[in-house]
Amino acid sequence: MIKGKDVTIYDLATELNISVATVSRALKDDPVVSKKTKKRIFELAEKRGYRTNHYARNLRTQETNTIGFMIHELNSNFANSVLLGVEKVATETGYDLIIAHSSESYEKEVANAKNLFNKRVDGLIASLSFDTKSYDHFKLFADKGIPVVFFDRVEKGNDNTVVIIDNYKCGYDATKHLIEQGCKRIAHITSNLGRNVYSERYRGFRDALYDSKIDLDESLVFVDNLSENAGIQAAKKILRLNPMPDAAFITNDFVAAAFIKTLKENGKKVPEDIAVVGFNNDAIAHLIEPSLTTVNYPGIEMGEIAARTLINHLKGLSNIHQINTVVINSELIIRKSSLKKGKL
Amino acid sequence: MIKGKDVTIYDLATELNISVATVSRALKDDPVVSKKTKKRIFELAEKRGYRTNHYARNLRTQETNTIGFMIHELNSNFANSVLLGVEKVATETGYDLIIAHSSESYEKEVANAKNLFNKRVDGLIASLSFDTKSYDHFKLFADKGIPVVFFDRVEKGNDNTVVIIDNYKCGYDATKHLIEQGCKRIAHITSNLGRNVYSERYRGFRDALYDSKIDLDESLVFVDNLSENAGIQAAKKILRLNPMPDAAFITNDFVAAAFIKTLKENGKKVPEDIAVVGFNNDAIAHLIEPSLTTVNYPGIEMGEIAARTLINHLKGLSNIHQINTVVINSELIIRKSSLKKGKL
DNA sequence: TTCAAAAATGTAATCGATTACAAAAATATT
DNA sequence: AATATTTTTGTAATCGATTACATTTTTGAA
Repeated sequence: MIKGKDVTIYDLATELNISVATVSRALKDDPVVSKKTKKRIFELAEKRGYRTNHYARNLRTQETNTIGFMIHELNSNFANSVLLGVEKVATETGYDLIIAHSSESYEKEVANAKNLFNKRVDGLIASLSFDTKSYDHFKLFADKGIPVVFFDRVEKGNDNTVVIIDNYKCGYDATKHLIEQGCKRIAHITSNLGRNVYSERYRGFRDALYDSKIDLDESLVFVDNLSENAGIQAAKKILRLNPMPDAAFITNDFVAAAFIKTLKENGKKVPEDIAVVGFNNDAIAHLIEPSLTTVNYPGIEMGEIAARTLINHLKGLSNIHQINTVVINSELIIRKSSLKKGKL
Repeated sequence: MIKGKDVTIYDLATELNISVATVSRALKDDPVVSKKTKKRIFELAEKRGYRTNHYARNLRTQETNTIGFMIHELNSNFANSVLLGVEKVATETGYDLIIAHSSESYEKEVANAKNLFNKRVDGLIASLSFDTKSYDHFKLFADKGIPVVFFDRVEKGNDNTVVIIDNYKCGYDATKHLIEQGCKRIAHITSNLGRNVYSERYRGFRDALYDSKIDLDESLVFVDNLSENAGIQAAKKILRLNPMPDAAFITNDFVAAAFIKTLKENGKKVPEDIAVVGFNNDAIAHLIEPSLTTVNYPGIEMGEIAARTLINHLKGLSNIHQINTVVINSELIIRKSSLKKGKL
């Protein structure tokens, strides 16, 4: 093959002395075209290195075969896992993916939504940014009938399709586990309680305490931004408390790792002095010392399911408007950081 | 706005009673259109919610404004950093990104190349898979004059543009550092020596030993797949050696973390019994105990530079064929895992 | 005022595939 | 053999933007 013009269906039609309509149909494997003609066309297409011009096709059909993926950030294990899952399904089903991340900024999220809208994605998979307050930027899609699936960080209380884990249950189970280990003063290090994921985990935390007749001490709830530094700062604050909490439920493994590291540097022992449960089951969880009890958060599955739900809708195999919520399984993985009683 | 047909330049032209040519030119901010007319057009476009149909434009201009990103995997910190950098530049310059990862499989890499070629990317950014042996799949691009920039894992010895770090120097410096700490029997845990990144680091390792008049013991070079399990297995093998090596230079932080963990579980002390240097400066490096000496590997910059080089070429601002190699700064970050002499 | 040059706008072909509708060819029915 | 059906193929409009070339309008110099 040499630099130069691409082969089009016109070239094929001319060479075979048939019409472009027949070529077009054959290439789509339309049953209306006779086997014999199809064979000739496929062979020549192969021989000439024909490739579909998606731009011409999409212009004509008004479908882009592209889905947008909006995520709050791209540098965590979780975010990547979801992307991996979405990418897998998109590839399998022949969809392209346009990825946009907002770095947790509401303004960027709005800009990304506009951009994806202008790029005419057929559908959207989205997780909200840290401080997203308004959802007007998704109205564009709704108005044009472009389906949107939210995952993880979702907009509550309307009829969007959402793919989530049971954050309430995770929070409840994690806290209950700590209580069962004999902990009574449990700190909670988390993030923006306006976001469903954190508010639900907090509710679970609170209810688990309540059910065990432990009073909730609001001063042990730390709301920050889930950076490593947040873990260090929280540890420093806790070190100053007297008595110190005997456990911490932290909604992020990296924060938990930094938290534990800081405590250890200050002579505290985990889990003896303070038991810790993280969240996400990042790879780091089983590599630090002590290994970290955490909640397994199946990003890949979440991505796969979100993508499959969206694409099935696009292909007319199911209707997204009939699906409100998909809850993915998640589980507490118990490791050393929380085992005061030394089991395991 | 209501569901329904999109606004086109024809609609705008009709409503303003001017020609589509003028509308088209105005929207591109062509200086040939008078200010007055432009203003009217922009205002109406805004009012009617006009959005460019990229498919029509690309069909006509034969440019897709899309670049392909081929990477060997997507679940490491490094891969993500590069993606982040590429994404940043692509977004800034108005390019779309199609991402394809091969899971380290040569076959998938070939399929991905074909797919991106068929999607008619304007250019390509690529890192090779683990076992890629042939480069024929990149010929497609060369033949059509589609520019390709390789990064990190690159094809050696031809005239492609590559963006890399100085792997030789990194290997040399890491090893020299261990020697300076008094180590004499240094193990090297790495991967496929057919890949430039590993062969170069190995060369640096070897030369550093040579320059310090230490004989290279080939039995201390472990080639595996850089999985966590590889780290565990290497540790087990090393534990059986007598005498044990007094240091290990490992070309991946996760492997190093698993390696250290296994050693500690078997009663060995790091760095006292064995000093360890990793590679990549993944977040895990400073969170494990002891914190890990490693080579900082600036993924984001690598991505940014690769993207900028490619896009500048596409925009005619520079010529990729004049650039052969871009070497990014990298550096050894010394932490506790290698400090036998207890400095720092 | 007249005319040349410059500025602004318009006409119409083009990119490559899809598809409604029309027409021809192949096959079946009487 | 004549006609009806079914199968296969063809014609031509269409999607929405770009742009070479043509035309009109404006500006300014003589």
